[in-house]
Amino acid sequence: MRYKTDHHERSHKRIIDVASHRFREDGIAAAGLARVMQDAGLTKGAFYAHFSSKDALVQAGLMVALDTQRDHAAQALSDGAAIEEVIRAYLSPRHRDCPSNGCPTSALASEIARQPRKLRMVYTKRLSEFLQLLMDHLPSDDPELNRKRATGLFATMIGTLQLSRAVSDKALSDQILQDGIEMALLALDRK
Amino acid sequence: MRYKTDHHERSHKRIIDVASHRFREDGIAAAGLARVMQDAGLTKGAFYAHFSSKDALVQAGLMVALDTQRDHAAQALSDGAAIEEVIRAYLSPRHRDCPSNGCPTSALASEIARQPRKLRMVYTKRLSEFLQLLMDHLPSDDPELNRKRATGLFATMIGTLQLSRAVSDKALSDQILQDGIEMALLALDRK
DNA sequence: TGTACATCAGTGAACGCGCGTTCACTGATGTAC
DNA sequence: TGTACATCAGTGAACGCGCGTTCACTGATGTAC
Repeated sequence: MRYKTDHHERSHKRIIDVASHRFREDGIAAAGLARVMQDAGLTKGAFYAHFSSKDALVQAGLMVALDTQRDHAAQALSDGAAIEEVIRAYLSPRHRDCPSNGCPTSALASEIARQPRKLRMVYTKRLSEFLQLLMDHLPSDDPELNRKRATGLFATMIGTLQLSRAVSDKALSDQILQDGIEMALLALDRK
Repeated sequence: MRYKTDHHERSHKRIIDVASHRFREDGIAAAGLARVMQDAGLTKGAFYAHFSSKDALVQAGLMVALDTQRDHAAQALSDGAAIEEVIRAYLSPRHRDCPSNGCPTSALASEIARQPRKLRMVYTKRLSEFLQLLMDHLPSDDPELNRKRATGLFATMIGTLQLSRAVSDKALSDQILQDGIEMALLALDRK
């Protein structure tokens, strides 16, 4: 059946959107194309009319997730939120409990390290831009210090979120988030 | 063929050892039993004479890896090494470049979060013990502060190592490790 | 001491399944006359 | 305006493959007599 002119493009975006959530939910290796296509309202046979391989979808899905996360943070910060608020939202039970809508680095960092070089290059670019965004909102007057602190801060944030997701004890998980917030706030010290 | 009395036990341990490295190298989902058994010098048919399922091997392999890592850190600290040395060794290019011999939390954190509850309970216990070890070597006189700092410190360490492994640019990766060390050292401030 | 047997760790073929991928086909719509 | 045709997004069956898992069998060794 021939559809409206933008039908292909809309399907394409829907597949990427579904995939970006599925990868964060199940992990890249454990996520199957059949499930992604089904959730996008299509059959798996249609996949290769949209992407040349699973790797291509992984790259597209990860990019969208990264851009969404960056836009979200940028929006909050440009709305006048202090970076402390961004940290607290990142290290919240809400974010911990919904990886599929959350930060792709937290959900997939160790798997990204095992992906093909091309994807890691794309990831590296996005990460650098995000760290730039973070450092522009750190309080020190020393740009070099802010750069270091932004990197350390983000590392603390993803490490904390992952630990809080890995443990089975809810009280400990909540405690980890709290401790991570305090650790993260150390990066905001003017020196 | 009937072997020496401890042959079964030795094979068992060899399978676990191989698996603990393979999981860290490839990820849990992506690691296959056939490869593990082959690396252990056996055929895949022998697997179920040793374990009831892949899940059981995952648990055994992860436990061994966690214990090894803890023993390694404990040994260094009891040999009089400052915790700063442990941090620097953890956030070294050497550790970054060899995940299969390194910290299982760094290699597998996001995947552990997706494992069955039983495994996560085992993991939680080991993690708590490791954090206890860390906090006992922090410099503050306030135990509660040390507990918080130990958690934040470890989160920073695993987050930093994962970021350094994910990026494709070596210079950036080295920089991330350096920045992570500085961030981690903030946790050693007496207050 | 020598022989027959019991043991059991390990073998290797086979199971069903879901994976990523391919491809001949369908059929609703836009276009040409 | 009505009809024939071209387009092409999507369908669904099929491919080979490796997965986790099962099981009848092998054969070297320890034990019993």
